[in-house]
Amino acid sequence: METLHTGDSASPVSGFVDPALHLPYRDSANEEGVGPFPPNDFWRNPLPGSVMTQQPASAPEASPPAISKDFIRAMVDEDMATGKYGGRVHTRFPPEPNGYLHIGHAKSICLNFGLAREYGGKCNLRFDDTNPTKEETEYVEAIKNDVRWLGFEWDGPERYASDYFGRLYDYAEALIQKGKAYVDDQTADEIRDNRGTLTEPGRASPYRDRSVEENLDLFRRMRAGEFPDGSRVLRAKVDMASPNFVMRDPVLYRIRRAHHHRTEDAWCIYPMYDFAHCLSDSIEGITHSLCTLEFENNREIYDWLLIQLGAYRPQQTEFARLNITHMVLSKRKLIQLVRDGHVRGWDDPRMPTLSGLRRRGYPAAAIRELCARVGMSRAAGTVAEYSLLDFCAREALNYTSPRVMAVLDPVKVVIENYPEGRTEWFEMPYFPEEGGGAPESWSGPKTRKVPFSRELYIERDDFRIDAPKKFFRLSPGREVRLRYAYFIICTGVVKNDAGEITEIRCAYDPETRGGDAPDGRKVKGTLHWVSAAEAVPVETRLYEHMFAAVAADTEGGDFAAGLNPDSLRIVTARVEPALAGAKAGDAVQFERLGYFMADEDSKPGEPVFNRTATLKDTWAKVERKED
RNA sequence: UGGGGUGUCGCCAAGCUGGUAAGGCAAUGGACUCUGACUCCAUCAUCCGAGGGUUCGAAUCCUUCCGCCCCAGCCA
Repeated sequence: METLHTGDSASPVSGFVDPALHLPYRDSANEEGVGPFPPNDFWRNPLPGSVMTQQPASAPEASPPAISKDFIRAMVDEDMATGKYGGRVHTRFPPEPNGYLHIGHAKSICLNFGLAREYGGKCNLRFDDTNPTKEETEYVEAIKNDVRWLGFEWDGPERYASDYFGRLYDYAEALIQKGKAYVDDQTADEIRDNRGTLTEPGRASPYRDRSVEENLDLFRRMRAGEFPDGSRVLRAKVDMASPNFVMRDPVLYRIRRAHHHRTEDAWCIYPMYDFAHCLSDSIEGITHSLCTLEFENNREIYDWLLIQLGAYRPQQTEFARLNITHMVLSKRKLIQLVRDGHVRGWDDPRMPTLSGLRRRGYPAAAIRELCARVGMSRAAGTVAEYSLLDFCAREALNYTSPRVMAVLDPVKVVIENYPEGRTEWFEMPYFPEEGGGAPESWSGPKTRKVPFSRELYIERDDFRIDAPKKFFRLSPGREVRLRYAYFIICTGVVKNDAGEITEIRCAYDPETRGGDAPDGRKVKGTLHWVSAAEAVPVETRLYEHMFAAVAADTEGGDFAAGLNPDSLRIVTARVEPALAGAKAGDAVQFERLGYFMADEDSKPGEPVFNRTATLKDTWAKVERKED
């Protein structure tokens, strides 16, 4: 039995061309004329077992759907049945371009774009850019990129609230004409002091009863830049005694001489959210304006303004935002993590941002699946478990990831009865047949060659001198299989002066070549391994949660104290030669270890891997119980 | 304290026109296994925040109470 193949026949991993795997790194998904959804998209080809496959089929005679509709879809059904909006569904995703999108936004994206898809409607992407001091073009581009990565495309060009500044201004004058808005000269402090408390009504501003003419004149002069910043505001004239604070004459416009990322210096007055949002929805002909629960109190002014102005009125509906254990989703805290250097940036693989999750290796399909499985409700403050995200990731990755071998924590194995200097090259499948073989999206090679020799590395965890009965791995006198190679039996160990194991001595059974014994004997354990001489050392980044299950309340600002110091662990893994050619974005399963994706820090021939998720580890549980 | 919401298995979540508690995750037991992975099978709320009431019958109706979330930015 001599060397079967030469080293140069080892297949490089350059065949990793699954478009889904590369999506994050190629902006081509939406430029190939494939329409709004990337090829092999989850929404067209849901994963087997996906909850999305359980959505009601178009054929209504089928048995009832396994998954009941959430309250929003039930409402839309009702509206479609009654023709409330002429049978239209038109939603919008309205981020403020003041930061990066995170997994919480994904829920809203999936809801708004998903609804439009399901009902044959439309969904706009609109940037809510009414506060020039916080918004930047950089975020606009990042948000567009993230939405597309998630697998959605908006209808028409992206919109901006700032596109409507002119019309919004006209609406404001109209409101003044109707006697429903006035210019208030009070200071911000005075306005606050006069707003009242939970139990006391507010007090009317001394300027509340100005004439329409005076208000119009003042408002026009506000726009013309005659008054300093903060000196006056336009307020709706609603009800200073309303139990809902939002209705106590909310500010509609403020004077703010700031450079706007789009309108630049054309305006010195800017509309507030309550004024701009309802009217932007109205202008765009939105039917269902979906937002998170904290805007519940704002629905009253949303409706009030549109009614006063006689404008088309969408239906605002609120839903609970997404929370996940071990994750922090508040913008303030995320900024702090970046600013204080606890992470490498907004796209650090530990960040809950879409760019971070993407870089970590979570497929967009997994994020969508998570949102679908979490569902919609109005129960605030509920927190989904991280394990569900991991489950969704494994579900998607299991289907698409080629299997390879890598050792994260190596210990040397010497096979005493194996000839020195000999190297065998075993051909191994990237997608074992038992697992269903390669997915259709896979266009790379089906196999690669892996070298085997006298000196190997196995995982340190896979060896025990004193092994409990349930330990199915290598220990003195016990036989195990080296995956696709040979059975070996441990004959001894070599220790250093400190008592650490430096070498495991073994004997192999040549009859078991390929991994099966002709005499039919079985082994309980199969180990992954790598040939010591040919293995390639590569930087591998192992991630753990940054926070305890529920991130401590951080209003004191010291939440950084609770950070897991081991959230990033960098190790030098020994990987099979074929993996040396991995390029950024290539996603694989290291057998028995987990799913990994080559990071964008990878260089030719020098990949860097991020661990996306571990495999489930039943042994770890067994072991814990035995302790 | 005023108003608006909300409370169903460890987690998410159906149920909401009263008829005797879906599903998923997690967990547990087992089968299978050249990944202790995947897959498969089984188990997992006599009870729906609590107390009253209506009813032959209530998680679903009425009532009282309790918990939690949001609102007093010229943020969104």
